[in-house]
Amino acid sequence: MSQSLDRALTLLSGLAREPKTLDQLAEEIGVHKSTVLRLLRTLETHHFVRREGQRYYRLGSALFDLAQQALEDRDVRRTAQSALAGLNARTGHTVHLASYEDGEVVYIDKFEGRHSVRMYSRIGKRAPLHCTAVGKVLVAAMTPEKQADVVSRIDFFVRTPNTITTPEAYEKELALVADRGYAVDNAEHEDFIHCVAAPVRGPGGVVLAAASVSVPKVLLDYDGLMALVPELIAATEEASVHSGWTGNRKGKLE
Amino acid sequence: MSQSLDRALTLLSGLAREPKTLDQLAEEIGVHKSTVLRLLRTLETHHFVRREGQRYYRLGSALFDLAQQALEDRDVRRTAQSALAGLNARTGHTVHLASYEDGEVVYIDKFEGRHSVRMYSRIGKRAPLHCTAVGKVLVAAMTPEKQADVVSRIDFFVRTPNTITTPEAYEKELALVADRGYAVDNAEHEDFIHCVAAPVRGPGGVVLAAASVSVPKVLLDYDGLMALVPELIAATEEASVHSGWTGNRKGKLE
DNA sequence: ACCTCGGTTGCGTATGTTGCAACGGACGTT
DNA sequence: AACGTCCGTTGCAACATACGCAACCGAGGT
Repeated sequence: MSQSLDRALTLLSGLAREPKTLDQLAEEIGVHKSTVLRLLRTLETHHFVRREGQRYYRLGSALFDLAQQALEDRDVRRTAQSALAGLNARTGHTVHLASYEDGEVVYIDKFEGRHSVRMYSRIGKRAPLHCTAVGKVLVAAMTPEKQADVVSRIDFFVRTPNTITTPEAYEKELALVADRGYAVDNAEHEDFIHCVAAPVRGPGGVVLAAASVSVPKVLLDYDGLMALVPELIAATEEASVHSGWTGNRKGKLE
Repeated sequence: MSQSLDRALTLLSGLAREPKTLDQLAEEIGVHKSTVLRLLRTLETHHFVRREGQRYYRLGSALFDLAQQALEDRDVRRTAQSALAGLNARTGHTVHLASYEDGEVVYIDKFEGRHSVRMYSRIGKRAPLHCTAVGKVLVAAMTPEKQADVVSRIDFFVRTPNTITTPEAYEKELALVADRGYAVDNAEHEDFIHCVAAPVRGPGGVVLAAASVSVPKVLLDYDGLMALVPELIAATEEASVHSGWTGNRKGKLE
């Protein structure tokens, strides 16, 4: 582990929220300001941060640049785009595309809902596997060994009264998801929001990502949410075809 | 300057192009692979890189995350969005939104053209000030002192036969831009592409960013490009209003 | 079963990084 | 105008840290 690098990366996260001054940053990571200055200078020459005026530092353009390239890497994003945009347009609800990364879910695309009540999320944001619909879809699609390994590492912390809190209950849920071909998050992550998610497949049927529709409960009750499932499935199948999926239409995972 | 940080950031840029192995990376920055391993591990714990399989490293999701937040910072992006999307839809050409950063132009948003011949660019990409339409607009809008300082630092390297190569010619061009309220890049950056750009203003008339339309010469000759100017101006004025501009309609800069 | 290729580990050393303290410029105040 | 404060900046010496080395290990391929 590299200490200075570690500190520098922590600085970047700190700057994400808002521009800060040297001293603020120094205090935040508990080191002398001259140390921070040197780190910032290096970050600056690589355009990871930029100075605003003469006293504030904020994130720089290298971030956009790298992120954009990293996103382009993920082909699903491009191939699924039109199908998900359509789903978003038809339902008016927020649509997410997410993939599995290292014990968590990462949102790789988002289509904002049209309603005033919106859920807070963002491309690049991470979320837990055990209380999100996309998480369930992604884990359900893994091979049994991988799945067992991943599940064993999950911390089943409680987010809402509905959150699944035991590996046993989760595995039962996964079986259900695999069987039905879609997953539900019944306000298990956020109290006021529920979601449905389904897999986006690529060549050979492998699951590349999961797409979800998220709806505030005040807008649609549980039955209303379930009524969206056919539309969701239609969209994810369309996205799958664009992503190279040539399989049949039976909904099962694996 | 922090050596390890510097190396780590260089690694990230190296990974942007494509996933690489430890040895490749080590060779690229000329250090021992164990050093690279340690840096990567630190980057990994911060989600700046992720491992693909057991041998490839690629960029991680923290980049998306930070980049997204950094972009949200730039309010112009949000406020100008609809006007520029409209411009893009009406003309079918590529539209860019760019701001000045540290002696260069940075693209902060992009709307892809509908034609098969496209220009290569990307959000986060940087471009020179002296041979782009957006660069001219941004520099022309600076205060005389700042402008003089910035111009004095420009390296007028040649990109095409049309590239402006002297400070004198550039300053003359800037005066013209300020007077007309828009700038032209007559294939000064890329041989086959020409652009027009105009400022997006905020409260008090300050120039927040510049928007441009880029067109391959095979699609539209110079006169055709100039015919787009009114539409461009209409769009940037709409974007300006959304960004808090309350000024009048006279086109002059400053 | 061997070989190669790439990732991983432990260790001693030199080097890079750190904290300190003093400096200097920009503002704001009296 | 002169003073005081607030920050960013610099040079230096001490030390911790990150470095390269070399040996190890595990997976694939022949």
